[in-house]
Amino acid sequence: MRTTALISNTRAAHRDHDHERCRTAALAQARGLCLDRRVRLTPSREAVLRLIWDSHCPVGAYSLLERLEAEQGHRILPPTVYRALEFLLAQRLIHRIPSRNAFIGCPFPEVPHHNLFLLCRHCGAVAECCAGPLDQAIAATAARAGFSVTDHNLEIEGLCRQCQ
Amino acid sequence: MRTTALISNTRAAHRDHDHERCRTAALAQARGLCLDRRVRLTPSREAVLRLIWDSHCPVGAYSLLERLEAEQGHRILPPTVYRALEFLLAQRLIHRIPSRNAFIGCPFPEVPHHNLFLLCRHCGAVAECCAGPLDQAIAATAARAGFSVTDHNLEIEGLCRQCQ
DNA sequence: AAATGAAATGTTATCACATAACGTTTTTGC
DNA sequence: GCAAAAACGTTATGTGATAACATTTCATTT
Repeated sequence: MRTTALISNTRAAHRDHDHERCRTAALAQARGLCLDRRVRLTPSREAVLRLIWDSHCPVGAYSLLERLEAEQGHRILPPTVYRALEFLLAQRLIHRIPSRNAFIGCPFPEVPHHNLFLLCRHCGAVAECCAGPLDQAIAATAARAGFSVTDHNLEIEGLCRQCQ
Repeated sequence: MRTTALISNTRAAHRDHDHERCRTAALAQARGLCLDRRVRLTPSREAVLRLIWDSHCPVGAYSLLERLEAEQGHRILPPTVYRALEFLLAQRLIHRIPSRNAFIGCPFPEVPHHNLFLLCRHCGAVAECCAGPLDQAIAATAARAGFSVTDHNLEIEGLCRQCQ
């Protein structure tokens, strides 16, 4: 039996792994992507992205702010952080997780997709999936209610493989 | 071809209808449900629920606060509103929509279900669905990532039937 | 009906998240 | 080099939510 396509970073997010590779890869991909798109991954934007990729747990704007201050040794103000976040969101390098008021790195910034997160209640790590068939099932369900979908956000809560 | 079960209030939320009936029914059901459960639907709790059922659009806590003040003619403070909301959430008479920081009445308070909302970008009305098969598809997708689901929140954005 | 404990509400203060508005600096294209 | 655009700094404020503690109301027992 052939299973349908499911792109996911759960093997990294929800398992032991060499996280430094995750971060390095994400940053390298971000740099390339910004070059291609002729947009500027400035030092402060890259610093925020790097901090977000410190882990697979979503991180709040004010937490980023504090870490930036610690790193740079001077006061940082909220708009600085939010502007970087705004840029990274626009480039789809990160996502905002509404239920957490927090941000997480996107592992597939070049693949257009809707939001689908697996949030572990125990360890806090969040994995992301691209599940075309599920997107279709969602669109089909909406269509039965006469609703045309432009976007969706699905947050699945539970326990990851390691925390079960 | 037989379609699978889909409980939804989209016919009310996303069509012209006699909304007074929606509200009356929701309040009557809430009263009965609280009687059954031996919990108290106090005047302030009922007032908040009634205000939430003023429409099918999600409403923020501070908007409720202002409307309560207008209604009761005296100052209301945030904890008053949040306590009522907390109670209504616990009884599953309302839901919180994370992406909106706002609350909406639940049309099926007695049916256990996960959150599945259809948010219209044009008119702002939100319909809710209970879609067992979709819940299963979500659980199955999560399972393929080794993830066990305890809850989920799905917010579908787009255009409702009337706004297309 | 008074006593009691639990539940609900009132009140003060503060925390957490996010953005508007405007000035300055840096970068980029000409 | 120059002008326009983009990015960044700074001040102030808007918006959503809760901690902590005092007081009142309610239900139950006696």
